[in-house]
Amino acid sequence: MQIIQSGEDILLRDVRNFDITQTLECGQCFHFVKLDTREYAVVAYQRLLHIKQTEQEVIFYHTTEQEYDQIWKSYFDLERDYEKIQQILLARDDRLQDAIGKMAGVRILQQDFFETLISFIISQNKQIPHIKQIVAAISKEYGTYLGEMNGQVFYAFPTVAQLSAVSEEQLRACKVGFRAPYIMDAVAKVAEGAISEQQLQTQSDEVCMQTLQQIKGVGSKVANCVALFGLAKRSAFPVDVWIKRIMETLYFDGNETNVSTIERFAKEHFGKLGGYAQQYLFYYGKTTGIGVKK
DNA sequence: CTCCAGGCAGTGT
DNA sequence: ACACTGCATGGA
Repeated sequence: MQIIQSGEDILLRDVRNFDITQTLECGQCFHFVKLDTREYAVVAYQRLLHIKQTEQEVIFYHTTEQEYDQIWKSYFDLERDYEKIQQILLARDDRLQDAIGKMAGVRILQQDFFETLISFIISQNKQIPHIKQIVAAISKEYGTYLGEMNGQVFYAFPTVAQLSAVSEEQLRACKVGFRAPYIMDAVAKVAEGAISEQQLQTQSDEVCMQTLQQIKGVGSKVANCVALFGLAKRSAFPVDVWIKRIMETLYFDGNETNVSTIERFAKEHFGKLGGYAQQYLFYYGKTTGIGVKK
């Protein structure tokens, strides 16, 4: 991969296994707006990014090399060898052939821990467009103004300090519904240090899951999403309704299988690469509607 | 109109 | 251990 400074922009050439549309639209993040084909406004780490992918290159508009190095390189996980990850997974399991073949451009984002925690608490029992609306509303009300792009105004997701000052009623005004007390509990635990990213990073996968689930509104699925997307624990394997259907179809002969059984199977079968397998399967299954009853 | 969504907590066996 | 239910809100 080549990194080129071109005027005020950063250009990447010869980037393999990266597709901006697949990476953003696969359901792992909620804070972005599509501007055009393969062109997006992305909000992360208190910054607003204008990014576009063409045949030959990825363009980070108005971005310094320092900002690329410090923020976006790791956010988009561009340093990692996904060729190798895909090869290992395929050698282990040819049932992943279609999913990896079609979704080879998905990269697992390294998102901010706190934003990921709150976002996936919101995600329960909601569709992705709704989650995006709520994240945008909370950011607009309580986050820092970042600027405008194509006539749209963008705000950062609020920091722990900013959300700490928000009441349950104010959250409800952002349409979070019954999740309001869950968010209050999560913010309180992070603010007072009962839950900290550092602590979670040092814990084993099992203990990390248990710690996260001390938060009201955080169960196995949300904890796995936070671990995978917000703590870079790539062994995490979130099992939601989609993955449940897909796994039952591909690995359990179409039989009804409970979530904990699927979790155990994934841990044993995919090991450290569970998170990658999960994303390929999730996005592929959702796109093709695999196992969905009509 | 009814049904359901990247689930979870609470309650009942 | 497991099954069942209510939950805010908005879109199909």
